[in-house]
Amino acid sequence: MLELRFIRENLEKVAENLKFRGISDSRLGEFSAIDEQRRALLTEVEGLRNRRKTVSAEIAVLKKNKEDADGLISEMKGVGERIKELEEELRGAEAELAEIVMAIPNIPHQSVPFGNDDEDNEELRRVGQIPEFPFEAKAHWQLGEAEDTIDFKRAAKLSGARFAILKGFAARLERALISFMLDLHSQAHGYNEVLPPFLVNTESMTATGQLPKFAEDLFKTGVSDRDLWLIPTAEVPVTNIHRDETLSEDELPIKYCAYTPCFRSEAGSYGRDTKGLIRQHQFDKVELVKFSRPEESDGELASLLADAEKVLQLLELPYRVVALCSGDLGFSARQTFDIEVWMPAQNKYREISSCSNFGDFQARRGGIRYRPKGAKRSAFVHTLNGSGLAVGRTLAAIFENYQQADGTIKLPKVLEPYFTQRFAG
RNA sequence: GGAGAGGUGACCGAGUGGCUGAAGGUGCACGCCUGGAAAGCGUGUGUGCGGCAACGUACCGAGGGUUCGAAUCCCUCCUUCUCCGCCA
Repeated sequence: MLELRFIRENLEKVAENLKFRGISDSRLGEFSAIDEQRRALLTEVEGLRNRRKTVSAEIAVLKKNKEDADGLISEMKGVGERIKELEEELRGAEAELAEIVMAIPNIPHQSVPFGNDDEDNEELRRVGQIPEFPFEAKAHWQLGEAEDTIDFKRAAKLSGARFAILKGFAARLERALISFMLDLHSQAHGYNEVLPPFLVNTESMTATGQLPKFAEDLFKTGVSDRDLWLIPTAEVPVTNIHRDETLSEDELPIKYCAYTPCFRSEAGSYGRDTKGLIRQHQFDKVELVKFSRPEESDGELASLLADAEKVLQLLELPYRVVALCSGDLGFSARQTFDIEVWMPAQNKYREISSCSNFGDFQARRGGIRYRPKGAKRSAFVHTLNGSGLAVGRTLAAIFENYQQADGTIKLPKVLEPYFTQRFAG
């Protein structure tokens, strides 16, 4: 959410921002009129409230002195009713304004390149050697189905399309990857490991920006009288840990890593990535979340990106890093770098991590503040997060990049400790 | 699920209809004191909205209601704790 005053004073800039992002359906044009109406109502209500307060004090004095106050009381009765009417109007104007403002995306960082969609993203670097196979590389779903380690057919029986059952080696690999990523980030990169709830309320979803605009991407829990949503990413519960809190400057930056399953409806992606693990309704992800001082958030984004890249470097998977262009940038983000891993069967790079700086956009929505040393008022922190990494896609990448001629999968060296035999059998 | 007790500022805690944006304490900031520190003393210390400002106004878990006037009374919901039951 942008600050009301900022929008009021920078209407042109906000409009340019919408254009820059390729958004055409905004109601920004209505902002000024409603904002003015709201302020006029507010002035009137506050004037009346002031009068009521003053007169009420007078009534108190009269009553104390056992003097007659009936005239004032009946006058104030009318004032009270008028206040109630105006408050109703005010609430209406505020709700309408909130609807407009909540639908305005964040202002991108100056360095974000202009573009329409992911075609226009800017490649920053390629890391690692693309493997060459003396045989035709198979897709991970072919490899999984051949060895019966990934079962899409039975998963469809249980839950429908876009679900998978991992079995044997694949299930174990998924679990190993989760442990490996959490160990790396918590032990080597200084993140505090947390395990949050997988269901959150509307307020939490609103703070991080999924609601009110993107409800169709989420799963609402079946029990309709409960205000709970399945999390689409650990970003939501973990960022909300500090919602409505004033943090002390000393504890910044705060760094959390978390494993959670993620649930996405994938509405509007019919026909895309229908095969394999790339686009599932439920997938595992290890997420990195930071709360930082505003002046340090650019640097924190760079180090967060490096922390995520480290996972691929250790797994020896080839990848590239791209800077998202204006048209591809997420609603709440002011800057995003995607990491894309090489998928041999598709002969292209596929997104495996998205690392973003949200500036104070989420912090303002969620009331996440800190008290700068020597400053009079508290200020909003900057929030950041990134996948470190999407586990299902990592597993798919390992399947494809580490496949052998016989259809089996070689284990990345760094994961060997996680496959140590502990029990006979 | 049943019975009871609570939710007040960064934190603890007083406050049961008006003089309470809120006593007192802790913490924090600044100043005095000190060779330096601690202790002590003094001053200050919430957020949002409107306003150039002075200032005004709202907020005592959330939302409604009663009243000239609500942190204080009533209703609904959320939540925490204790006991019982149930469960992993």
